Amino acid sequence: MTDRFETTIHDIARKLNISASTVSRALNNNPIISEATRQKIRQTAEEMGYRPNTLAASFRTKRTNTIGVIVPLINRHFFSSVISGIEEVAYKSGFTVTISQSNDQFEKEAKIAHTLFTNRVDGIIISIAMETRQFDHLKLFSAKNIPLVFFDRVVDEIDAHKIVADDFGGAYFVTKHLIEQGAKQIAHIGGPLNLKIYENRQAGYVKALEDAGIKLNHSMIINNTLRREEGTEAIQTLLKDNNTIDAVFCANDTTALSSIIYLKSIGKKIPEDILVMGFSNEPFSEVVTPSISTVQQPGFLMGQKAASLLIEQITNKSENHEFLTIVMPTDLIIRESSVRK
Amino acid sequence: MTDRFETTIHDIARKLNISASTVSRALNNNPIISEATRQKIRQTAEEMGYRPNTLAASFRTKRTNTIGVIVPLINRHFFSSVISGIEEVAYKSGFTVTISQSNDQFEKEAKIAHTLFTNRVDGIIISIAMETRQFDHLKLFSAKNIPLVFFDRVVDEIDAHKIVADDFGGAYFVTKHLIEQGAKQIAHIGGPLNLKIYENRQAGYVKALEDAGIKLNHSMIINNTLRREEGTEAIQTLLKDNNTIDAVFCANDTTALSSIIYLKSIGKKIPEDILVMGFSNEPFSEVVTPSISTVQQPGFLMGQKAASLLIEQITNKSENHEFLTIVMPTDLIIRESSVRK
DNA sequence: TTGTATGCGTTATCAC
DNA sequence: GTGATAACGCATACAA
Repeated sequence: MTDRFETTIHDIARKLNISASTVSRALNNNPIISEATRQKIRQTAEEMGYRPNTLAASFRTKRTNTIGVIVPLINRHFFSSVISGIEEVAYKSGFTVTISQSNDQFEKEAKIAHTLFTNRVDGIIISIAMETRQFDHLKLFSAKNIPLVFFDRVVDEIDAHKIVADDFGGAYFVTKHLIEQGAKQIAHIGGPLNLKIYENRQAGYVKALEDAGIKLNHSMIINNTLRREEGTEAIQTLLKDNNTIDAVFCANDTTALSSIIYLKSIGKKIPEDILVMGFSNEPFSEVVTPSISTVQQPGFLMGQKAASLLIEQITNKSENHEFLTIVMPTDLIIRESSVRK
Repeated sequence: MTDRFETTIHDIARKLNISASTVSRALNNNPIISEATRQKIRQTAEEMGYRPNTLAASFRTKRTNTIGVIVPLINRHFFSSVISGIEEVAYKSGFTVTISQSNDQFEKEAKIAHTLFTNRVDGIIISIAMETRQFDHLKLFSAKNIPLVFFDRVVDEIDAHKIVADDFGGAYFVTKHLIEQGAKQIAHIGGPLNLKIYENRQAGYVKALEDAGIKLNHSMIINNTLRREEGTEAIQTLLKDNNTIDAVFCANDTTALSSIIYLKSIGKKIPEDILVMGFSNEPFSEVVTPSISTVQQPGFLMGQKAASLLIEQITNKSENHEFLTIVMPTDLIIRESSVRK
């Protein structure tokens, strides 16, 4: 009910018999204003219950102090870690963060991008949807010089800062570990190869086999979108085609889990009969039986880095066109599912 | 580089030799404009690459078409389900959703609330932090007639629509189920009682015992903030004080899990020696061994309901001051951890 | 150090 | 059905 009456800088100015611009400057800590008047202004602003109209300010300055974040799913531990990292940095710099999820759908992603664009976010941070193979909705931003930072699932053909985990290295060491455990027939359940991260994970797997002198068998690789049921189907197919498989490297923990569940259901023992490893270290991986060996990505750090690079771009509209691709190290997490007893 | 030049309704008007107001009306589908001119305007707007300046519009109309959502953690399955429900409804109604997480900290929650307030969101949907016991930061919104909807962790002393799951009923049936499985000494690891949901879960437990003629033993109830380590500590204490316990009802799945892990570590078998049940149906509960019996809350539906109630309030600034508290039904999910073999 | 004047792009209120 | 005009609250270029 105490509605309708918002005090403005003009109200404050009138009350103090000074000009609105002085009030504006004081409230924005413009050093040109004397300490005395600044104090006075801040105090009466407080007394009058003044709250700045960010809408008016944004409209005037063309800056919203808002960062848009688009992720496939906020529900995944990795993505929510990244978001937390982004939030931390953004808050400290006075930016608001708008989070949206594409549900891995191209349509939704494109719609979100347009909305953020129309809402004039100052910049966006994105990990693209599995379905996304076409990037006009993102080129919008480059076209208007709105900074864009990719993380995790990056797009080659757009110039921008990119933060990725060392997918290649992680996958390489996973495979190497499996080989060291005595595995000879290592299968791979991989993601869609239009996404660089899955391409890299697969490449790491291939390279490790190569380095160990193990011949690559293409029938031991299956690519899908790594959902739970797809993991079950994939492991079934793999076993049918190659019943000598003694290890499986899955490109995420979800398919590692469904593989384990299926393998257990047909009487295979893990790790005794087949070693299994995943990727991403989802929370469940630690607590299932057997616990799942996996690769930890530094999500929080990646988020922090992405946000600070973005904010730097927003703040210094520097014509510094050197775009970085930062590869963050991953950690191998060895648990029960990959250690031969 | 194609920066700086944004076409405005004035540019369109000039090109068409009509007035800006006509353009504005046409673009907003004001029915008063003739179909012919509307067509013409829309087309040239398209051709000129016009994008509406929502900032200016929001500034003018004092409506941002933005809904703020504050949750403790986006990382929890329940909360991300609610968020998805909110998003779905909001998008359909043309609202943008800004999501923030309080990390269950009062300070962070208050800061977020102020930011949303200053950013003039049209309404907010919130589930409060565990630490929150004081509500000035939320009363701000009521004071300015900004609609507010609570879900899950609601606040009694603020009048608003509230969407909750049937915590009492869920807990009642959990306890009843444990009793039916033959349990006589049922312990409870509960949440902080300043939160209504945990009070209700505890009340459901108490009522079920009472209805079954089992005397309540206060030393079999421990309240904490339900983090993993706290679950471990709680079950330890419970066993020390009452070594005849044959079942534990935990107010969330996290503590159910840590209880199970601890119990297994000291050689207790579940469900043979002790039955365990949780609450919320986290994804891991289905896949751990033993799988955890729990209560499913309709998160997505709760989100949809919360959003539609909020949007209704925003749209009809109706002076209809009947605030609803909607209790959504929960489902008992029986798995291995609670079924005596 | 402070004040004056102006305009950001849109919508709302009149008038025609 | 359309047009002219004012106003939203703020930040800034310029003047003093």
